[in-house]
Amino acid sequence: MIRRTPQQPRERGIPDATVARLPLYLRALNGLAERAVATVSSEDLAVAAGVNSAKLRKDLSHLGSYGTRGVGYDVQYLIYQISRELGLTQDWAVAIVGVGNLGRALANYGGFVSRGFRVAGLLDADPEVVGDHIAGLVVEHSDELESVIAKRGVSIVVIATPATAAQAVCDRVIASGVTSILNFAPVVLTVPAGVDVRKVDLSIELQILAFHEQRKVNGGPVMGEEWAGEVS
Amino acid sequence: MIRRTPQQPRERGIPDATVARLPLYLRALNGLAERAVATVSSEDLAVAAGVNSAKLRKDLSHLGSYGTRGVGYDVQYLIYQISRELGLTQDWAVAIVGVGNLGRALANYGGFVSRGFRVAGLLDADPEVVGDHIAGLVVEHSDELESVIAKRGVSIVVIATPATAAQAVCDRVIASGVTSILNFAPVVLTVPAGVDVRKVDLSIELQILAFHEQRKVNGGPVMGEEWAGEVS
DNA sequence: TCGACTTTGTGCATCACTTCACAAAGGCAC
DNA sequence: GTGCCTTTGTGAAGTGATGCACAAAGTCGA
Ligand SMILES: NC(=O)c1ccc[n+]([C@@H]2O[C@H](COP(=O)([O-])OP(=O)(O)OC[C@H]3O[C@@H](n4cnc5c(N)ncnc54)[C@H](O)[C@@H]3O)[C@@H](O)[C@H]2O)c1
Ligand SMILES: NC(=O)c1ccc[n+]([C@@H]2O[C@H](COP(=O)([O-])OP(=O)(O)OC[C@H]3O[C@@H](n4cnc5c(N)ncnc54)[C@H](O)[C@@H]3O)[C@@H](O)[C@H]2O)c1
Repeated sequence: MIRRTPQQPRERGIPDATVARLPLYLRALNGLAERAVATVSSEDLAVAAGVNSAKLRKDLSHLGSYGTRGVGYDVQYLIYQISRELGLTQDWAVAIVGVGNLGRALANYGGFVSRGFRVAGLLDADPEVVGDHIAGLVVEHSDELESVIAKRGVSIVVIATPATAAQAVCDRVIASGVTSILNFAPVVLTVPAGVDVRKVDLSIELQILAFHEQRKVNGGPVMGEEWAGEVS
Repeated sequence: MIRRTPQQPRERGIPDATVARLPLYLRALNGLAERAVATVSSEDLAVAAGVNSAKLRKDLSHLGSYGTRGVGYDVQYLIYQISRELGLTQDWAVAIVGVGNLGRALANYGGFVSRGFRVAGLLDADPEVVGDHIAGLVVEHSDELESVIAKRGVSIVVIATPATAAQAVCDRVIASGVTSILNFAPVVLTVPAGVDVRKVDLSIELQILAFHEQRKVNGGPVMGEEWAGEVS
């Protein structure tokens, strides 16, 4: 995406791999804070987050020098620094498009609100669903998509529609100025540069598990007849 | 996990990054097959799957030499080969533990069954929930976990319980011989070697989006007062 | 005040994955 | 057949992430 000149060594740039782990550290730190732990070593925090301690230290070093040698990291302070880096000190208005099985589960989920994400809109195309009250919100018709995004200052959209509708919804959302999308529909969304799409595909996760499971059982795919069939 | 001697160049081993993309190719191929496309070039398939064509070719080369130079890949044949490699030619019994908002959405989701994954058990600890009929199944009490796994030949377990219950469920599941787990609870599960855990954490995905979103708006986290506070 | 001890932050070697670029393979037209 | 044209499969170079290992920094007890 964002290309930078090889000159400046990535001004305040944090590697993607690191960014993806920061929320993990944050979760572990919150766990420690609840147990009233004041400081933590990279070793202990690494164990709690399920990573290597050298990796943890290198990740944190990208944010700045927030540790104290001989002691470790101040839990509260580190929570604050990571939250700030991730942009969790402000809160983000999220809209969910597609209020079916999955959309409802997401809307009812408390884990988002607790992290500065506020569900500010629920939209669906089905007149049966429009008007339903879910998690204190009323489902609106997806015709209102643009106005809901504008009026409520939505900056992140979650797409939980069927795959066939996802690209169209995506296009409209981007036209409304949104540049951050979380997609649950099993399709590759085409978006212009500058728009971030992250996808969650449960089916893919299961398929990866199946791959490894098969290896454990067989030592490989369908043994015996492998390579047998020419393509005719 | 599985360490191999540097001698043998990874006997039939497929890089993890490749395995993670195979389901993507499979989905793209199924789309082509529905539109009755007989053959496809690496270039076209790469576009459909949203990847670089060189990467696609290298990925497929790990499975074998299934293309025809000057022509491309036979769609049906490639679908078969990838399915076989992923272990989707057999079907897998899946149990879902924790039938709350998310567990229900998963149970009702048709996208699993279509890929050789059969939901063979729904388990919950709440007596209110036990006995409910969902997607043609009756929710059973989680006390029955071990016997359900054994009787129905469950090889993949989905954990959709609250975070606090996840590790305990995980331990019991592993004790029953399951070695493939898909975890939705926001905790790091501790498992013995040989057990595969994949996790899906929606909250993490949103946090990563927020990070990038913040960069777009500000060019960085909370400008102005940054680095201001010493840790006291 | 000092010295022993702990733990960070990072240079460096290594590993894994990506991308380029092209020779070899094969189809197809004539 | 023969030769052109397309597309694969893959060496090799490039990029980024990982993990080791250790010097530097800081704490704390005596
Ligand atoms: N439920 C799951 O566990 C699960 C798992 C993996 C992937 N998914 C994917 O998530 C998506 C949603 O799944 P689901 O089970 O909730 O499906 P669902 O059919 O229950 O819900 C989809 C909802 O989207 C609405 N919709 C359709 N077109 C729309 C449009 N243009 N604008 C706004 N809303 C629209 C429908 O009215 C419906 O309410 C699907 O793409 C599915 O493949 C779901
Ligand atoms: N709903 C979402 O969109 C969402 C999003 C991200 C993460 N999650 C995570 O997924 C998990 C489930 O979320 P949810 O919204 O469905 O929660 P939920 O509270 O609606 O459902 C949890 C279910 O698990 C059952 N349960 C509790 N302890 C159990 C045990 N020991 N054995 C079996 N069942 C048990 C409860 O009875 C309940 O039915 C949570 O860990 C949550 O953090 C959910």
